[in-house]
Amino acid sequence: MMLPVPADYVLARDLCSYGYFLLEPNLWDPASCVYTTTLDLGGVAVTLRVTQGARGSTRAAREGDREHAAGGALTVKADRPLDAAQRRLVRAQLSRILRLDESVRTIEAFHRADPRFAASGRGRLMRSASLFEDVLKTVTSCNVTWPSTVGMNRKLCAVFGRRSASGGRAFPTAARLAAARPATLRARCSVGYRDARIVELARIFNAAAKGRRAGFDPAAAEDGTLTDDALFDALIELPGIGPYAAANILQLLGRYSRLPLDTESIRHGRTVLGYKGSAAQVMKKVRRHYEPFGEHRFRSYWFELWEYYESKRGASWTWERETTGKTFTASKLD
DNA sequence: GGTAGACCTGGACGC
DNA sequence: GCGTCCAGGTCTACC
Repeated sequence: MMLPVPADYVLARDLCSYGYFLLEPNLWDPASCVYTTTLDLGGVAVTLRVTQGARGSTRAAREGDREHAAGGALTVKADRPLDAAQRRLVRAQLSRILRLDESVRTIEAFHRADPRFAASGRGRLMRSASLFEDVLKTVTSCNVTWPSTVGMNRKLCAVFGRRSASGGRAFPTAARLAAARPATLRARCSVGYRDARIVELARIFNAAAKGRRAGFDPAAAEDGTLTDDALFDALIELPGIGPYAAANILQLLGRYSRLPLDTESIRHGRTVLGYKGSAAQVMKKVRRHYEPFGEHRFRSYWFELWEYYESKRGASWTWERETTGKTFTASKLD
């Protein structure tokens, strides 16, 4: 099937814009510029192969040539025949992952606030097929080094993910993890002390999907009716979600006003921004540094960080999941 | 309201 | 091959 995209959309640039593109079930192949993922459509899993036309080439993206890089509609090939309802689900989930809801106008608004990224056209941040997956990917990235995050997501898919016709594994649904035993998660997915928190999160999302009140409303979190502050307060009540994780989930929901600051931010403050002092002092200065970008401050922060990674490891679309993709953050950079 | 210590895993390192 | 140390955000108990 064909999937229409905003006029400025570049698959290589806009998919390889956030670390989750390196986590299963996602796979970006730098050699062929093919994005492969497996989605759970409820009862059946499908592995998809997503490509963009020649105009959306990595070469044009690499050279920051926006006019020629914008490559038109995506071609999506599934590993099994899909009925109309399944095709709608595929479109919805892919649109969420690729941020196709971010129009040219919203990206231009970011570039007006921070013109440094107008030439490259950066503005969209890749995310997951569902809010539940985004929450779990955030939880599995807390208090661990990146290779452990990669491992946990691989094992979660392998153990609990539905299998597609071609052997791909989707990310596990809330229903599947809600029924899991914490001890199994710990033993087979190496999630450590996150085991009970993950099951609890799954039960909350699963209950909400079945229309039961669960203290957190994923639909309200997605529909844009809550203020950023109200959404943050709701997220931080979830098990395993602290200030960093809540702020990160906010950006995954398209709210860029808060900064998920962590040890990586302190490194960035010292190494790139040249700040000195204790960790708390550097953190405060980093926060102040991004104040002028207002409601866009996360994107300014993130793409600054991302450019630093690319200066060390090459353009992100050239990273392979099993090699460069495991070494691109924090202490691994030097 | 602020802070110390426990929670786990995997990688690096020394022997 | 084994033991030790370290990185990493959240949670709880305590002051």
